[in-house]
Amino acid sequence: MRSAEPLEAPPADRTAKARIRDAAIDCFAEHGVADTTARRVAARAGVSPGLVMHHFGSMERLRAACDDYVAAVIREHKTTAMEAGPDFDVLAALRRSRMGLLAAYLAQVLVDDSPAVAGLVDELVADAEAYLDRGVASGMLRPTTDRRGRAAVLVLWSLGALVLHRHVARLLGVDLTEPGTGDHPDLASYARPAYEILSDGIFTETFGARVREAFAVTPATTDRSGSDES
Amino acid sequence: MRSAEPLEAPPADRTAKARIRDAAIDCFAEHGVADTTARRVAARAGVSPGLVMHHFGSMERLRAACDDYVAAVIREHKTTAMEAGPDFDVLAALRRSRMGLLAAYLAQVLVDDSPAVAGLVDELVADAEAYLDRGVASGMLRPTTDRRGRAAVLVLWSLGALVLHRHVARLLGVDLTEPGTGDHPDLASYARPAYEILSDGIFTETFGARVREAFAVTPATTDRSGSDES
DNA sequence: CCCCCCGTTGAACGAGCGTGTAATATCCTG
DNA sequence: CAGGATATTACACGCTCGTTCAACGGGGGG
Repeated sequence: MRSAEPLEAPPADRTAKARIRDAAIDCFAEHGVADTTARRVAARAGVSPGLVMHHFGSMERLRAACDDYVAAVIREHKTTAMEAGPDFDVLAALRRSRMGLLAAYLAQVLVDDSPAVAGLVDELVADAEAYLDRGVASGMLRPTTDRRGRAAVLVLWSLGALVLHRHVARLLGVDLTEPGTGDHPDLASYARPAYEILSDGIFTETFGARVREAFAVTPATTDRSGSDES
Repeated sequence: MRSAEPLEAPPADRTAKARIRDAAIDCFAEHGVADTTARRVAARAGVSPGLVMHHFGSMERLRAACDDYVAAVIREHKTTAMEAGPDFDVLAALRRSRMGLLAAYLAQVLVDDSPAVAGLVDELVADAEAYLDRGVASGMLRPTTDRRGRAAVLVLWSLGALVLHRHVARLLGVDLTEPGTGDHPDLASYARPAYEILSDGIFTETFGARVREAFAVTPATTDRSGSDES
């Protein structure tokens, strides 16, 4: 509502408020929310520490302003990408557009509950559900009884991998927060197993039927799903 | 190496060092690592703030001691569970045993890189790879060309859902960090879509073949995998 | 010309933090 | 009971943090 400023401005000379906001996003993405001080934000923005409080009142409101701004930018990219073609892979969509900085910011703020981030995740799930419906209609994706649940799980798995990007980098050698690696060959070390699971699953026909049966018969008692007393 | 103390002790009277460690784990799990102060740990343990530093030297070493302890407990539970039967689902294994507190602790410390946690995740991936191999040998799971990659992705997705437990709770109504809900019916709202994906995948036969082909032909250029210019 | 306004500065304050250090309580051993 | 080691406390130091506030400077209207 209050973000009447243009979302994409030249990086050179802008209003000090925008420079402070961008510097705060940088600091949040790099050092985390807790280890970002007002003085560090001011130093990176090239202003005095007092100006940060003059424009945003408090660090909490600065954090909220950054959340709102990042959510707005991602929403804008989502809507433009939505016209290009459907997509349910949040990670791929985030990395295809070169906004790795926002990915790093998301990886930091997804863990603590902010209203703006929660709303953004809800929208990502809703969008994914629409994408999945389109995929089902066009015959690319299998139908499911729990459309929203499937969309939520897929989005949460993607965002979870983004949050755990340090472990992904150590285990698979690909940094999901780096922007320019959209065509990097190492991305396949994560994407190939992921898409293989999304394509074929991991269960064989017979065992998959057993699992499906266990969930279908008694959805209330799920403790016998993994291994039955063996 | 230095944890010669028994891992499971009566909760009533124990050495103050163990009480401080447990209180620190509680605080880390509840308020996060950054917002946990030595004075708060001391207050919860019922001791003076100075005793915390006397036993652990610094907050950083207290954090490391908690990491080592939690990793040791999880390792012990893993080994005992390994004899019972194979399992590749980290979340299910964590919740089946009633150590939801450790799950909440993990959800907080998985985001920042600690050596102990990194080693634990590596072991979880290695264990999952062994479990998956057993499942393939027994005909329950499909074989794959990238055994380690599949294990890593499955573990990372599970742990990612654990880290994002607040979003999971808001979207699906199940708190993955609560201990006693192993047989709670709401767990199915996460587990059923997840196991459906792991069972059937989400792609149809024809589209899954196209995706598989895209990864098999040119593993170096992956930008054409999701949507080819459409 | 003066004056006021707005963006901006830098110093200062109070609180809370981690961390040392000296003093005190507690307990086991002879 | 004595005595020393150990467990535990109380307290102070220095630091950094968020936040406040008085002052400054330059540009546009009276």
